[in-house]
Amino acid sequence: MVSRTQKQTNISNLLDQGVSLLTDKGYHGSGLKEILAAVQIPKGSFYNYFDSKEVFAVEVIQHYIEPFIRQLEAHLQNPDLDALTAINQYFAELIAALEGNVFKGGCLLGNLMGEVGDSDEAISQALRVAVRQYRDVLQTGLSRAQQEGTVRTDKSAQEMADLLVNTWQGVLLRMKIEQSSIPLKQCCESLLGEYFRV
Amino acid sequence: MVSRTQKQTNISNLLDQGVSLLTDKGYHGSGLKEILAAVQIPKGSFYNYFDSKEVFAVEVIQHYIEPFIRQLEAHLQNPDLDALTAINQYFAELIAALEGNVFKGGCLLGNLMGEVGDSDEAISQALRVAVRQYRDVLQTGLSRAQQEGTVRTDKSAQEMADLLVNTWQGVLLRMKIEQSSIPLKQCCESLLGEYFRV
DNA sequence: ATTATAAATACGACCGGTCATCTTGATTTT
DNA sequence: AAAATCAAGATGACCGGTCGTATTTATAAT
Repeated sequence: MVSRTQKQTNISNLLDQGVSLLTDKGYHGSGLKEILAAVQIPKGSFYNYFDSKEVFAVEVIQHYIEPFIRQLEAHLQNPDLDALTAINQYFAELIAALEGNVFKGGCLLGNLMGEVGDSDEAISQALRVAVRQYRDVLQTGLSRAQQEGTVRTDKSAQEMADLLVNTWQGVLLRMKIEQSSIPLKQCCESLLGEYFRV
Repeated sequence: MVSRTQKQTNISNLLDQGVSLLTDKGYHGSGLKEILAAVQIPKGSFYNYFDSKEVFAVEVIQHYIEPFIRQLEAHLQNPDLDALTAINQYFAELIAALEGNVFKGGCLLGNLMGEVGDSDEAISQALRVAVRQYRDVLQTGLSRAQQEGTVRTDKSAQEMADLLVNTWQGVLLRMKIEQSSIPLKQCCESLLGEYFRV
């Protein structure tokens, strides 16, 4: 037997490859053929696993955001760190990863928001869900930072989390064309290091 | 005679249509056929005017940003307004326009940065030039606002202009999936209304 | 001024290749 | 044996781009 979970393995590989290809080349720029060739899966199998490219993209989006949320939560659950320090460390890791990736790709969510965020309803909804999930985790962290007295309390944690998420998306775009991490660092320093502080 | 400047008219129409189509459907999502059909121009003519779709996109980018720069400069040159008020009014107009457009499209620069900003060198360069031109105008305005005493001077005008441009790109993405102008307004209130102020 | 020549532009049929999707037959599972 | 699952190729629409040619405009020669 080829293992009872071959299907699950295939799907998992497709989603992994989908994340990296969709991030790099966008929705319309990524062909099924290329994705399938990378994972060595026949075209027919793909349409057994997913109803369409659109549905595939939706699942790729969910698959994409989970590790980021887990990583951020891991920092926030570190008992040695106050919440603001945890968030700062998390973003420092993101920046290091992007530098290691020579500023290629950026964020799948941001890229797809720009490309099809207002033209494909299913993808738009998946993006909305993912962004809000991510925002909620940041909001929880900022809220704790407020209780810990490191972050101002005259602005709501949600408003700050939204601004941070949105600005982060913007600086990721800027990073791509400047091939530089300076925008990323300025974002963190300005918001986390100054504007949000008490 | 069909007018001696038919070629110029055609090119101008193509660029106008290119702005709206590329903004709405992205680079890979916009087909030449659709652009040509909209302006009633044969494909052969297109390739007389432009060497390639890529070159066309580069010219579309330059064509796109000019009105925004002129509009912002017009506000800044209004002798009745201090610079910060002029910038605020400019963004208020942008928000009104986006609301009137039911949050469709967003910014061509941001959309293309995400889609091909790290994969197409010619387009990337055109985007870099356009974004910096735009940033420079904002920087000039913020610099005057510093002299006028309405904006803090412990941060450089360029750094603030960059943060504003980048955050604006991010909130435009968020706007698209939330179908709401709230992110836009929060961006202006937070940065122009609070963080940048003395 | 008129003609001859050249250069530029207009035009759409057409190219190879790629797209997302469907159909069909093989294989596996029950 | 029946049903579900899967693999592989077929399908036609569409992609960006090229081609030869028709037409117009500009230049040169008489």
